[in-house]
Amino acid sequence: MCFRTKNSKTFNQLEDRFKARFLTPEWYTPDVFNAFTFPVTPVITNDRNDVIQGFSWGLIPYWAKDTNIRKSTFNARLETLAQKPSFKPSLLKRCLVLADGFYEWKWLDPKGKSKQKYLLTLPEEESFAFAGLWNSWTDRNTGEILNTYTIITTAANELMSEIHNTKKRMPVIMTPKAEKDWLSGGELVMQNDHLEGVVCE
DNA sequence: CCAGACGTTGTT
DNA sequence: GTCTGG
DNA sequence: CCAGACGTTGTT
DNA sequence: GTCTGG
Repeated sequence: MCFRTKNSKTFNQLEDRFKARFLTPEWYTPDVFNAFTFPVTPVITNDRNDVIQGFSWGLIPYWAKDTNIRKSTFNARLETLAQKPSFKPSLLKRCLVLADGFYEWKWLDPKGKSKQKYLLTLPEEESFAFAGLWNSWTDRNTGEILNTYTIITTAANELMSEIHNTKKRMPVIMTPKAEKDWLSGGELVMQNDHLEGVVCE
């Protein structure tokens, strides 16, 4: 599903758009992030919404004994969030995952032998936020603290059903008003209707 | 009741 | 820590 | 939660 | 039908 995101904005552009500051901007450079490498990417959390922090993709619940669970917590299904032991402790630990694009692969045949890569963006590659949840995990051996997040997914809309045609899922996209509501503990309002899909090379 | 899971959907 | 499959 | 048990205690 | 072991 949503395993690869794109951040093309500079840290100054992110600060202006999201009305928040990097404490230390040097860790961030615009890039494409692959979930399977657990990249540190820019997020804004509910408890410090004036700051852009670097959290690692792949949520680890605080109770985990090790980090193995991460490989399956890149995404969290919106429909079942409240029932899952891994996400329940994070229901009010909300975050914005800052981005301006993500990638999906359309299967061109029933077996997926041939695939077409698509980049999904808003018009003009405007910045947006994925709806996310976060948690802090302490390594019992080293005492190291790891801040991690997951991206919430929902049923694919019409466009995404065409592109992500095997799983019919898509990440929850938010624009400014919904971002505030989400961070402050309110309802999740998604703005998934303005996405555009562009075929990649 | 307890042991074992706890999660989602690709290998770009 | 809490849920669930057996 | 469900499958499987669900009972007692000699010898002539 | 209800209890209980797994």
